[in-house]
Amino acid sequence: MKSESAESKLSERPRMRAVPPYERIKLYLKERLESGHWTPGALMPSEAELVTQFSVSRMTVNRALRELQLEGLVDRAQGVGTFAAQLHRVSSSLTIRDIHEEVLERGHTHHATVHLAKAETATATVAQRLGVAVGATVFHTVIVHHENDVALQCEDRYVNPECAPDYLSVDFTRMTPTHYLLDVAPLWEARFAVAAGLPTPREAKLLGLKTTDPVLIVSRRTVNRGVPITQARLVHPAGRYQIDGVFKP
Amino acid sequence: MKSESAESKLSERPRMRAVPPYERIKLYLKERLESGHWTPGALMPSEAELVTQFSVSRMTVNRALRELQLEGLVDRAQGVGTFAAQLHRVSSSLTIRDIHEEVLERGHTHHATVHLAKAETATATVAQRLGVAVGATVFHTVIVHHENDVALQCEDRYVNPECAPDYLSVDFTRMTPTHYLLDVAPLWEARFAVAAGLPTPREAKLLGLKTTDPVLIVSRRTVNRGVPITQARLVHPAGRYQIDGVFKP
DNA sequence: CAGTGGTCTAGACCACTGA
DNA sequence: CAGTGGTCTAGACCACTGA
Repeated sequence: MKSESAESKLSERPRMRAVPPYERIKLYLKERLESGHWTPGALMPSEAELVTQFSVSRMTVNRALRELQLEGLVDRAQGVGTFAAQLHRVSSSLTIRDIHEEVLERGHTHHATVHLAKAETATATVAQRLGVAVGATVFHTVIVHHENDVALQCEDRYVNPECAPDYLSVDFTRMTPTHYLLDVAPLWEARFAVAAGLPTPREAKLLGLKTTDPVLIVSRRTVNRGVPITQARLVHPAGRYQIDGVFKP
Repeated sequence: MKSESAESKLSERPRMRAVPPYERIKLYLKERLESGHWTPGALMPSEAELVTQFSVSRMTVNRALRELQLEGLVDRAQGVGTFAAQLHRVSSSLTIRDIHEEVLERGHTHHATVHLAKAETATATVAQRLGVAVGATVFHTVIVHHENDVALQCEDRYVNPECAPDYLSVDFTRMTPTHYLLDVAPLWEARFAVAAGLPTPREAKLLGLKTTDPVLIVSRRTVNRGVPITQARLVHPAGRYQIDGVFKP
């Protein structure tokens, strides 16, 4: 171990911090997991064994194993041991971005047209989704987002006025509802569903589609501290939009 | 701290482990972030300050802050401090599951019909996706998955024979390709795209649809240690399937 | 009972940033 | 320079599981 670190200091460029021990232990275990040395469910070395093997303190080994557990690579059980994780459920990471930022990042121009922005009385469906009384006032906006002047998304959104009383005074040609609501309610929780379907006649017209053209629909409901903030239906022409994701173990 | 823990032991039910200090510090910081006490970019207390405030050692505070950093709630910079994170990119967690497990979990029955399972020579497109030579042998399966005898997914899949030489000998009415491939190649990385579209005539026939019925299409490409394993096109009737996800800060 | 992981302590040395 | 976070040590006490 000591000769190794002396050697690596010579071969590394200055200012390049050496890989810390907990990271090296993680890499070692990841490699052996990847090579199939421990098949799913197999018992892996205990903390004590790794302490001896790497000549480090238990806290360092514990950090390595705890992080592998957070990454879903190992399962740990007090009093039992550490096991190679079953990887039969594949949970992927998917990014749903503010459409303005997304379009700009592709080097394209974004602009939005506002087709509706007003206060309405809540129907039963909307009231239930936003957790308000039927007939209560809610804000309703319909905005079409364009990428390089091509309609990319029709955003039909209801907002709980209690969470964003000034919502209707925002200039949505300059700031997207998503961006504004993130400013108003900094931390929140969202549930969403992605589905295929057909546009409503109005959506078809706004997006320049026929009502028989397939669309990708993202429905999103956002909650802050248990209080529903907003419900959105985001409709995208099938050929012009897809959601990309990566899964890494 | 000592009187607090004695008190909590009395009020808690036996076997209920007390919330450990690092968790209590995380909860405290999360609450204040949620309440807007620190707006995005704001300087948060240093480790030393939290050590004093909570009467714990620095390692405990460090763990709390490190985990908040991993969760994306704070940004930390050596020599500078800890800051409330900018939450303007919303990355959601989305689970793509083995369809067999997914259907069973809903309490329904799953069965698969195999419509094609053979070795083929790779076309240019397939060769490029699987990283093999044009004309090399690849495995090709077309399987329809049913939930309670209703067609739910048409799975059109190419497999690199080097990664799964016995692929064609698997009984896919008993084990899904996804499940088998996870056994063969325990750790892997996947990229996927979710889009809406129309089925091919063959897919329409297999799923009992018209070619004008919209479908939800998941394309997935899986790589193990840099070697492409498999490429799949998963086609779902629009009304029968959606992908759900949650975003939690 | 011996072995496991969960957590904490009270120190330490270091690299880094900004005044 | 004082203050920050990044990391490690060598111990400790505990709850838990299975023989």
